[in-house]
Amino acid sequence: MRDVAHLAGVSHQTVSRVVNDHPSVRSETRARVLAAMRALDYQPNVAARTLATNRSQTVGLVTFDTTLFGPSFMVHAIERAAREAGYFVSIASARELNVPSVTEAIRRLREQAVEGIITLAPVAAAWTALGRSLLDVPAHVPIVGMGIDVHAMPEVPMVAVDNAAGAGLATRHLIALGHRTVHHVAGPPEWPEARERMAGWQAALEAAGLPVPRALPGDWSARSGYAAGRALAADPAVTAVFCGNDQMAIGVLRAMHEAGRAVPGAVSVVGFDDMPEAPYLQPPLTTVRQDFAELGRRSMHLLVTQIAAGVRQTGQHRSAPDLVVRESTSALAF
Amino acid sequence: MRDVAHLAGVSHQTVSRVVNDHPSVRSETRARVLAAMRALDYQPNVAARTLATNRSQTVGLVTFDTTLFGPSFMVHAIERAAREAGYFVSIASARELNVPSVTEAIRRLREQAVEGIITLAPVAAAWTALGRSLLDVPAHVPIVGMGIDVHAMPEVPMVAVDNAAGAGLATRHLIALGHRTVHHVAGPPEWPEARERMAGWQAALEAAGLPVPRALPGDWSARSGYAAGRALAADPAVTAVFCGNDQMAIGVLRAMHEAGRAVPGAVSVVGFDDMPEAPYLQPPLTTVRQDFAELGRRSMHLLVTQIAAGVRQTGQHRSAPDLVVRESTSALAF
DNA sequence: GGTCGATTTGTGCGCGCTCACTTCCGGGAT
DNA sequence: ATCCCGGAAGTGAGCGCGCACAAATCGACC
Repeated sequence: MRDVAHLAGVSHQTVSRVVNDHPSVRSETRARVLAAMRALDYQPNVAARTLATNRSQTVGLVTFDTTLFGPSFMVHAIERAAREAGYFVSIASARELNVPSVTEAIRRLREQAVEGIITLAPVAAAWTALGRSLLDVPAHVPIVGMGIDVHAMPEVPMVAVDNAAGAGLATRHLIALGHRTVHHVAGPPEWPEARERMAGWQAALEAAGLPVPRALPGDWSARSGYAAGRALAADPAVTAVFCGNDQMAIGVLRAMHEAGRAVPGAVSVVGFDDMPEAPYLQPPLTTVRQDFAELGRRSMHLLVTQIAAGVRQTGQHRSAPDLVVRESTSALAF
Repeated sequence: MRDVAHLAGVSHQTVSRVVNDHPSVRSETRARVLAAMRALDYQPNVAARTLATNRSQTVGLVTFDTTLFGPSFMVHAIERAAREAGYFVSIASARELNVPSVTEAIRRLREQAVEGIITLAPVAAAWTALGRSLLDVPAHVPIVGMGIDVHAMPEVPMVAVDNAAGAGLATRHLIALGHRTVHHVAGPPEWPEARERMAGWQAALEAAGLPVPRALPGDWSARSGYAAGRALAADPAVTAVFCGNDQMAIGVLRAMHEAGRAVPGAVSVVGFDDMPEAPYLQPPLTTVRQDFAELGRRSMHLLVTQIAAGVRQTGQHRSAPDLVVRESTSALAF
């Protein structure tokens, strides 16, 4: 910077003004400085700026399992949104789904002096289980919990798809097709998304006065969906299955096929997420679509607002999902 | 830090020594400092350290489309490897697949003073097309190009799966099953992976003295695989298809099914990647497995070596893929 | 021509840390 | 008793920048 100032024949402060688009610099001077910057291939030193301003222009992302379709897509959406908002993004993944791991990831991020944190990992359950919460992060650190459990931590701003509504959409769709009940392959209970989808499914069933079967446990993977699917396929009473995500639905589809139960002829299957492959599965999967890009933008927005305000705020945004009907569901054949 | 020093009754330098595990601190003193640090909830300021040492402890990741299975998995693998090596990771995604976007992403990373860069985006084609290369990044910035084209830029260290070998494995597997030739649904030619897989497929065919059909273009998506699949399904001469990745294979599987061509009865299909869902597709997909975790570790290793050496180095690592035979391939029925 | 106010530019300090160097202290060899 | 040496601790400078304030410059107006 000193060199640039020298070459342009101005003081370092003027260079600083040019770099930061300060208004009171004569355009002629500005041009001279810009030329000098270009000539010297000058690049501002972020560390120095961070030190001086106490602002890192970085937001942290706590992830857990980015091999899942949802989270991996969210990373992308958030990076985009962050860039547009003028922030860098630094990621820290939790090794496992427990308090120490998540705490450690957050610590790493805080150590980096991120200005705010967005968490994609399902922290609620683990944390509240120990009577702690994301609030252990000092209140001046803005945070947004994507898909966290708002009941467990109402103080933490949250952005999520309306999982219960989506599950309701899926379940009612199956009920409308004449199914006497709908079975459910659930995600891991540590994930609020999983619990909310299960609750939505259950509520829809109860509202229709239908029996609520026991949900089968899954871990979001196709493998677990397959295991659940085998159990379901063995029961001739099963005619409709709502899966907590598309990947598990893939497993269920496979299990049904192996058992000789046609989809949608004998059994209807619905997923959740609408991954890009969903239309090309066999059969094309009816599923609940979430708008990940929108969620990413929303969460960055919420974070930026907090950073600007300088304090943690509360606020929740739930985006409405859509049901995408394809060929894995059909009316119950009598 | 000053406060900690004060509380512990030592100088700031001693605190610094404790923080950095410097050996020459009496264990008694060290204990006192540690206690003070804990009491004050002291957290070192990375910006200040970075400014003083000129080392940011951060590596940058240039991504492009993390909704693809491979890249999304790699992000995860690299984050893990980086953490183990004591680095933070900051990500920057290229908006599009062209020189300005990738340059911009790299600029953002450099602006952040990352110590090294790993690129997951397929930069080679675009860059060399303009007679430029990753080397535009000053030579003192360590870089690793995952899956870049080594012919185009032999100077840049590279880590990748041996795509040609994998394609050969897949193709020879189909040839051994008696197929008279193997068709290919290729990824976008901008991706060296796509070109290498195509080259491997072609070479295997030629080595067996079989005709080389025209490859069908795809963009890695199931949608594009489906489009290619429809064309392939319409041609009764097609009995074996090798797809550039699993997602396109999903599309091909769907197209074959719609056209009433049984897989593997009438047509055999092979993918590439071995995504977690592959065993649960219909039919379970024969595919080429790559070890992403290993690739992530390798690339971090290569990067760390360069950082330690202080100069860009050359070096290439190709990991050998495996063929995983499942049920989407079978012997040609006469 | 002088004065005032607005605009533009410069000065010096400090952000929190590490580095190079100095100082201090105690123990063993001479 | 002297000297030296090595481990343990302290001192001060400076990394590159932005902030608060001071200084200079420029116009416009009386």
